[in-house]
Amino acid sequence: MSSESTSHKDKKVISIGIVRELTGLSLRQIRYYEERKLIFPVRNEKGTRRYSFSDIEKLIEIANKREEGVQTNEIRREMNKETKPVEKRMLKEMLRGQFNAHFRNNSNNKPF
Amino acid sequence: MSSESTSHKDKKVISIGIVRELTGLSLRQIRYYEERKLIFPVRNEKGTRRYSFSDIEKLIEIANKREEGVQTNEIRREMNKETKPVEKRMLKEMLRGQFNAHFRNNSNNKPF
DNA sequence: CGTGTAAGGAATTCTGACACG
DNA sequence: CGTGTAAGGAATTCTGACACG
Repeated sequence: MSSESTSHKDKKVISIGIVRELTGLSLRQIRYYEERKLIFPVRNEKGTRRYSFSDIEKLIEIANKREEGVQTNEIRREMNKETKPVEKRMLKEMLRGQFNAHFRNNSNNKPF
Repeated sequence: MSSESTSHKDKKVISIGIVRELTGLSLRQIRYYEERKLIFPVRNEKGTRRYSFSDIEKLIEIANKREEGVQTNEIRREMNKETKPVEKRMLKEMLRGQFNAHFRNNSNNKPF
């Protein structure tokens, strides 16, 4: 009876055509932003790309930045700066040396 | 700034091939269950079906029922019995006679 | 640098139908 | 009733490349 905390936001199930519809970007742009390491779709057996809702949100952010004239290199730097909250907390914990303590007898951890 | 309360669970963005991967059902079965009014994918401009995560969960339920030998007709009846929470609340409101009050200054939606 | 486009091939999806049962 | 399959067509996706700038 476990409910996935990441919900469906990070499941890579959306094909590039739908991403185009949802973001308004061209296929060329979507693939190019992958080449520039801004997004990371997975591939299924046949090699076609699959995106998540998170990827789509990221692409919309990218599109906005690009409209402001920000280059892909700069966008990548900005995105790496904002580490996600969960990761931040994990990082802190590890630095505190409490990483092991936390997982010792608490196998069903609730991060929030 | 608004966060959708239905999250991404009901967004119809998944193609039938991915649904096959996620459910283990054949394309034939997935299309047939639609014909039997058990699921309701949307179509994009070109006519290809798009499913939501909810649809996938529904299909898994259907697959389980079918394995038990339950017929599609019976499955449909069972599913119609369990009305969803949101719909239940709307139903209550309508019965209370507050339906019109609720939509009074909001003429842009035509309920069914 | 970022994006468009034409090119050829491979994989996807669609519908209506026949089959079995 | 529920599902498989072959059939033909239309739409999708992929890659590498040339173009402009």
